[in-house]
Amino acid sequence: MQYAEILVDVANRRLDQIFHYRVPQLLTLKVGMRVIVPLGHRQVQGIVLRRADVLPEEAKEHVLKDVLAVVDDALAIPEDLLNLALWMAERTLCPIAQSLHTVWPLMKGKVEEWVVPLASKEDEDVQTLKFLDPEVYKGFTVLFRAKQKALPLSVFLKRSGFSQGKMDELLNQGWLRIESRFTSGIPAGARKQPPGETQLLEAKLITEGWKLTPEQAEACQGIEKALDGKAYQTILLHGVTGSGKTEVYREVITKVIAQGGTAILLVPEISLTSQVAYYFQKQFGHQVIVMHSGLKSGEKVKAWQEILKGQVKLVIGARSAVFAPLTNLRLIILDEEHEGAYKQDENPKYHARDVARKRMEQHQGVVVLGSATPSLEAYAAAQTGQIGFTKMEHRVADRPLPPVEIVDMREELMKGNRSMFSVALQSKIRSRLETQEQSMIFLNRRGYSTFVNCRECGYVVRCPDCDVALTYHSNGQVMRCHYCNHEEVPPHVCPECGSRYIRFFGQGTQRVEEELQGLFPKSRILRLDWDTTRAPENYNRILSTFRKQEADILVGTQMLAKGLDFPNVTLVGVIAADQLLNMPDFRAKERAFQLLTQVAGRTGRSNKPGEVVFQTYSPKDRAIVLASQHDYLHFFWEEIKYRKDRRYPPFTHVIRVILLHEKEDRVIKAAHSLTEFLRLGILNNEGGYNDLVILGPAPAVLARLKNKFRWQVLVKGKRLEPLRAFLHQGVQKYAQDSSSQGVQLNIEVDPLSMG
DNA sequence: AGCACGCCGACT
DNA sequence: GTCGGCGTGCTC
Repeated sequence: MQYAEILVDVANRRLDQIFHYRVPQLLTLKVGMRVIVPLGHRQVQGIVLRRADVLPEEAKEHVLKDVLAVVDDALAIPEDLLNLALWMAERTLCPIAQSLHTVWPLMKGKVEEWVVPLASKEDEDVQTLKFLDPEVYKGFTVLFRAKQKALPLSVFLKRSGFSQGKMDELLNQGWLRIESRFTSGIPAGARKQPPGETQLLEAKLITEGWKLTPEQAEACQGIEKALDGKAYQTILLHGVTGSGKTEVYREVITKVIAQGGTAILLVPEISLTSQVAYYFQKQFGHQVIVMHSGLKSGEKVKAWQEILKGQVKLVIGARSAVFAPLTNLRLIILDEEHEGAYKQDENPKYHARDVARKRMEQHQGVVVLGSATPSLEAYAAAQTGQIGFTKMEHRVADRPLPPVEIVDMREELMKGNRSMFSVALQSKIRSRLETQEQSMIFLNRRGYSTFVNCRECGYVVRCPDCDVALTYHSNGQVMRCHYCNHEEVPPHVCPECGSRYIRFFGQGTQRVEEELQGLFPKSRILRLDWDTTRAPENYNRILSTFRKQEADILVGTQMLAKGLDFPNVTLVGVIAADQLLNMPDFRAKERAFQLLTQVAGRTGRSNKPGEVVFQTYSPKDRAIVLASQHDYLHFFWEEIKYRKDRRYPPFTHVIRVILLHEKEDRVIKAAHSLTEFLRLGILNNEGGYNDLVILGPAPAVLARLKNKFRWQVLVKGKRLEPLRAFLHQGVQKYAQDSSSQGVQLNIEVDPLSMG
């Protein structure tokens, strides 16, 4: 008898284990194949992990069932990607099923009970039912109306209104039959559609740079040497804004492809893929494919199939493209490596950097991390020699980095200027309008005002489902929750004390736009933020309008900071540089420095020199001062010392578990139970986890979100692997306990922010 | 996760 | 009396 080890496709921690099944003679199973297996009282998808001739001891106590079928026409997961999925589940502490779906999106599908009629519409018996039992006849009509002349049981019950009793009656009388059917989640004919035309519009025009600068040439040599080494390596490419990192990428990718290899180029945002793709398609044509989560499922499947056919040599995309099933993969590049978007904020909460490293370890290839402002983790790793390092300190054509003026807004206030714009910034904008050059104004907060508040009693309007203040939006004149999108009309009188002194406080991009328009009535202003780019085509439309110089000023949130290149922009203004610093988070300074440096880097990118203004209430702050001097090195050493003194990452690792439920008592009980299991783990001390600290349980920073209460438990430790293994054990035990029933678990390894 | 079983209130 | 609400337990 043949046996198979199966991973079942059910996203639940209790089922995160190997299940054993017997393999009937008729079926030939291979590792990575999709199969249908019985599980409890239903049938589910599964993946063949291994075949075995002998059953392990622990499996013998079960009565084994048979594998029912192989999912036909489905491709088996390549073994390297199967291993990658297992590794990722372990690494991010998420259920294996979720990890599998992320690595192998072709796995969509489920087994369902379907109701099938046992007579046709024209049957006399059915026709007589019309009079004898109109209710049953109605059931038939519901089925006959359906496209496939049959319906999933749950849908049928809803549409017909039949109860379980009525259902049994019909089944017994032989009118209907129930059968299990497998529905593939992949649309039958994956639609044929080349990458959208709009994607090509917003392309960067390349007029220069075909000859490498000496720094670029040196960076290329370093990477190429690593590629020739045929062993895994990561290299950090630290190049100031405008130093031409893309050129380096192009050069090394060309080399990889020439040698018969393939590569992946990751960019932080979907919106940036089209710019970059255009640049590379000019050289590599159809060997390039764009991939990201914004593709419709049909397009995604098509892209996947194209890659599997072996025609594709280069995949360009956002985070999820790191899983592209290329063969002969030699190189993965992460552009703007420091960007938070590389970490997925739903399960599996992976960081593309880690996945890239794992894949290149599997294939003895090279990872390149490119940035002007590397993450502290990456730069520290380069300093200690764990990863390679190469740098580019000069912009192309020896253009200078733009001078930055720091304006103290307290002084502005003392001088009687109560507007959002300092005198200096106003006059610089005015002169740009006169010379027909362009400006970018940055404020990292969308909406009009950040909270609505009663001056009499201090009441602040909050979201009913989340623990946050609502933001007022001037378009539509509503208050909106930035976490769950709940909307409300602002009150005229205070709901608490009845006072009419309701005022709007704090500033967002809508307010910036409005006030600018007031100051410069003739100027043409565009806004780039989450609200104006809700429809995906708007992003490119706004940018191409700005590029064609049909607008003078572009106001926006951090979307402005990412990789944009407009030759005519000679002024960048940051409205409130401090606001970035005041986040309750040890990474706030790092993020502020990165964002300020990146925004400043958007100007002076052509032969016209650029200028930058940082407005702030804390002009002495080190992140602000050092960003104004474009001094990454000093910032790194100051910040790394602070992290070391306070024992923050990268010197320690943190795993955060958030527990969620609608009922507060259930969460509290579960959180305590989990903490108990973890403390027991330390007491038993089998893995030698003596440097671990458990903090909590305590209400999470956002104690309520989307109508769910949130409690958290933090575990800190010096080394990541033992910490992860410790949590895995603890969570596994907790998941078997009844207190965990129904309470959602949200686990994050090394979270980027504590909010 | 889903599905069954078992125990309670409230209705044709 | 039965229908259906949800706590509890189980899945090779």
